[in-house]
Amino acid sequence: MIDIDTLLAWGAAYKKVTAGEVIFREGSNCTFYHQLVEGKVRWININEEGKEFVQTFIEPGECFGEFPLFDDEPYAAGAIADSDAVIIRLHKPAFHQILKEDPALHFAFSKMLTQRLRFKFLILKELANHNPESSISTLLKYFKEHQKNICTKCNKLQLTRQQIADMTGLRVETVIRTMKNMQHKGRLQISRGKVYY
Amino acid sequence: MIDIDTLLAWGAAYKKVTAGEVIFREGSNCTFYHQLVEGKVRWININEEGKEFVQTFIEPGECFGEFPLFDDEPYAAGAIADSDAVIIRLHKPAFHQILKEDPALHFAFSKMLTQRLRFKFLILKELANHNPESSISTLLKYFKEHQKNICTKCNKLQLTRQQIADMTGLRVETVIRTMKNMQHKGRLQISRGKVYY
DNA sequence: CTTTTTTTATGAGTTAAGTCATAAGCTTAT
DNA sequence: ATAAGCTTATGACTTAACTCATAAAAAAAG
Repeated sequence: MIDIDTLLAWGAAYKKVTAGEVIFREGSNCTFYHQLVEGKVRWININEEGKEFVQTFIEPGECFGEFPLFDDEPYAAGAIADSDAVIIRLHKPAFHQILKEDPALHFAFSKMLTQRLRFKFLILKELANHNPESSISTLLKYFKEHQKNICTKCNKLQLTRQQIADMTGLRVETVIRTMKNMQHKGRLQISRGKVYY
Repeated sequence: MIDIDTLLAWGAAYKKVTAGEVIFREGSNCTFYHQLVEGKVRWININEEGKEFVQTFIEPGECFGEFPLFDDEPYAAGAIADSDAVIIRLHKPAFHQILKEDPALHFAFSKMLTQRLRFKFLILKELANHNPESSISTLLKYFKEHQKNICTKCNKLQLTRQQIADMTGLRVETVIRTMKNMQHKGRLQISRGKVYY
């Protein structure tokens, strides 16, 4: 999101995390702007039974945990390293200063926020609709678009059935069965378990 | 959200709409910043079977349909006057200019966006959890907080069971039954159909 | 103060997703 | 190359929300 050189110039520091490591917890307070440099992060809520709901998978270049930077409330979801990863962190006041001094960057930031809201609107509408097929295909469509920004040569989906389940509140079995069914109807091209597009 | 005098100074105009009137449609393009002055607006998606999913009810002072102002994509949801209402509209370029000239206002706008995202995170987590009681109580809790900003003397919930159903993707009957059950467990105070808090 | 409309209420039956158990197919590591 | 672990696959059973139907209660309109 923000240029790494700019972040470094403002005193940001790199931090290495290993797969499974908690970066911050839901409900805790925030002092940093976080941006992913390398690896993968999942931004999650955990329910009473310990089941994870994945709000988003974060890819390199994206920021995460940004709500408290604006409204001073605790984190709405926790962040966990989904793989070994490198993040870059900047202190909150410096982040505010950057936005203040660069209106174009602030606008880009607002644009990113609205795009995240857009995705939430989309997925929420689908979940409320209680139709696994349409939830899954909306998610796949989004990831197809999203993946283009990260890996231009990717032609197959980088999500497992379990990850799809974790982002839609469905069970793995339901996702597997629904996707099988979509394949039979010719709505998905699956080869050796992987979705191609 | 934005001061009405400021909006008028920048050439905004009032528009009256009657209950049920479409203000803008999901998927259409956007040329205005919209802010509600009086009445109530619902921001909705309609599924294949014609069932409405209410993303949010908009109260006076709030803006709506703001995503396309930043990313130039079509509206993610449509807006319908839930009652007779007065809205104020400002042309897109003027809106951009206001933000550019007033960094503090832009910051307040970003804060509003993150708060909306926060609510989406919250409700999405609940919907994915498939637990009507917790979906409903999360929604009620949110509205309790939210209502304080609009009507300080309100002591009862301004939402019908149908409206709760429309925001959670549940059926009216399920909402009624679940709320009855919550009352029996002493988790809700209901008197003559209305929820008090 | 009626009449009409909306909202809340409740029962009975259906259905689709969840649950649990088990196994086969791919990857990755030693 | 073999074992271990993750991912996909499939069947049988259960359950909780949906559906439909009907009615009482409350609010709004005339």
